[in-house]
Amino acid sequence: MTASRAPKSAPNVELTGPVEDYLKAIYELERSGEPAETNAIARLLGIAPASVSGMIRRLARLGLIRHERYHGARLTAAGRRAALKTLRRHRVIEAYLTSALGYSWDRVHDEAERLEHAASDELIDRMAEAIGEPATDPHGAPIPSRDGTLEERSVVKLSDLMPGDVARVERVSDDDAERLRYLAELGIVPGASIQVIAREPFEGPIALRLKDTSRTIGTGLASQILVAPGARATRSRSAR
Amino acid sequence: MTASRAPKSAPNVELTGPVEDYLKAIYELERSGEPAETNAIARLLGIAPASVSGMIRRLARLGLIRHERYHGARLTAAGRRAALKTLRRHRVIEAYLTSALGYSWDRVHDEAERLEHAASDELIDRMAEAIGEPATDPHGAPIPSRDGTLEERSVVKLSDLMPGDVARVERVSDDDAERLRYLAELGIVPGASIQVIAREPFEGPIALRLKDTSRTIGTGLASQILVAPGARATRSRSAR
DNA sequence: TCCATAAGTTAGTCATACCTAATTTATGGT
DNA sequence: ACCATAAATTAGGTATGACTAACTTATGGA
Repeated sequence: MTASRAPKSAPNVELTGPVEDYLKAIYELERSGEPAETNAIARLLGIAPASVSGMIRRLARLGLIRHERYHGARLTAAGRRAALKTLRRHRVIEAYLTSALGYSWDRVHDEAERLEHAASDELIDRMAEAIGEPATDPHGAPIPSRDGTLEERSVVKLSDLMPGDVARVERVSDDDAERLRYLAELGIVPGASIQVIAREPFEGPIALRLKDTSRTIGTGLASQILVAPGARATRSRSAR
Repeated sequence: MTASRAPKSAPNVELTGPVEDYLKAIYELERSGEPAETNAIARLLGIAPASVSGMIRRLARLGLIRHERYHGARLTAAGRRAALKTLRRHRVIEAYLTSALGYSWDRVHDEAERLEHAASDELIDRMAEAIGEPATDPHGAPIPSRDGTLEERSVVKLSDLMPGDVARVERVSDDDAERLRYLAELGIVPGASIQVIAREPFEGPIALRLKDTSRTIGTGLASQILVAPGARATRSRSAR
């Protein structure tokens, strides 16, 4: 089912950097199940909503997304393939920079953001091989395979856990260097075990037990931390 | 003498990829001593001369070149600085790809051509450090230092040598993969010793003695090979 | 049911960087 | 001194991808 029809969904046309960025953003937003909304894409990419409208038309014309006016965008198979390819580049580069060149995890995102549009498939594969084909990037995000498949592990937001719940940190957002430095200081890194001690209502602070210490963080920060639930876990959505 | 006057010669403004490519091309062409001509730049970059005229106006406005209409372009100090920075990126990347990731010397140019516009200074410095701060790239081209200085070694074209001359291969052109594969096959790589056995008039073939073998190459190819003259060397320009 | 507000789109503009076609300038040979 | 030719430039056009301002559509609360 590859390159069967010529007219639609270009199989190997070079995409521009901005197009790859849009596809990544739409992929990210679509993970919730809902189509990616114009304003959400604009916010994520830091551009004006009007600019997104224009690009959405272009992406639809290229067969990379489906789009119903006023009702958001969804990736097509071709669009998803391109998004996963870019995600793989991004995450392999992040992993390589930390493993092979001594970067700290808070400095790799910006570098990868630029290199992901310039690196060839061969370079990415060589990088991945050189560091032992890691399954995730330094922030715990899974790396799509060479052939474009990705199994997203089932995770919940730390902010959705209830007091008593135990969990393992799976993944943290990678796009804010300062946040990453703070999390590292707290010991909230992929693989760390945590337990929710208490949480205050109305988006209040969440008290956590870490390996040796106890810390309290805000709900906003906790929603950027994805965990694999352990004992007495709950996936209740009513925790607001 | 850094960032003294604000109005001219922007010290740290981000340059676009194409601008960096033009500066590299002008730097290369200016090595002959003559200003870089519009048509020569166009040929080197594979674009139309009319496009070069437009860009030359922009580069002059940016304070990166001086330009007298109909009389070619010369880099300013700021332009030369930017060109050397890009050259450093290009050559460090080429060296890193061969030393650290197993690339062959004929495959690094295209990759570097794209990465050089995306890599940060920090990345370049880390790459250089990781492979022991090499003085040249895999094709023998000198790598500008961190602070933007470059000593070009004194070299002559292999095509300028006369029969009997002995020389050491210093550097070969890096931009044609097929040529590089052929040169590797011949054993014409930086560091190799060669002696000119004979040469035919009117741009005729040049007979060479290499380590164990003898080979004959054309003048066109020989002009892409720079050598450090040894015994009985001549720098006669009349060798045409 | 209506309508205020939020979300999305259109219209019009700009900068970059390329193109082809037409024109202008420079230069060397007679 | 002239002029044919090569080199360079200008004129006008295209695509990408961003912007602001103005307008349209969708939606939920009274």
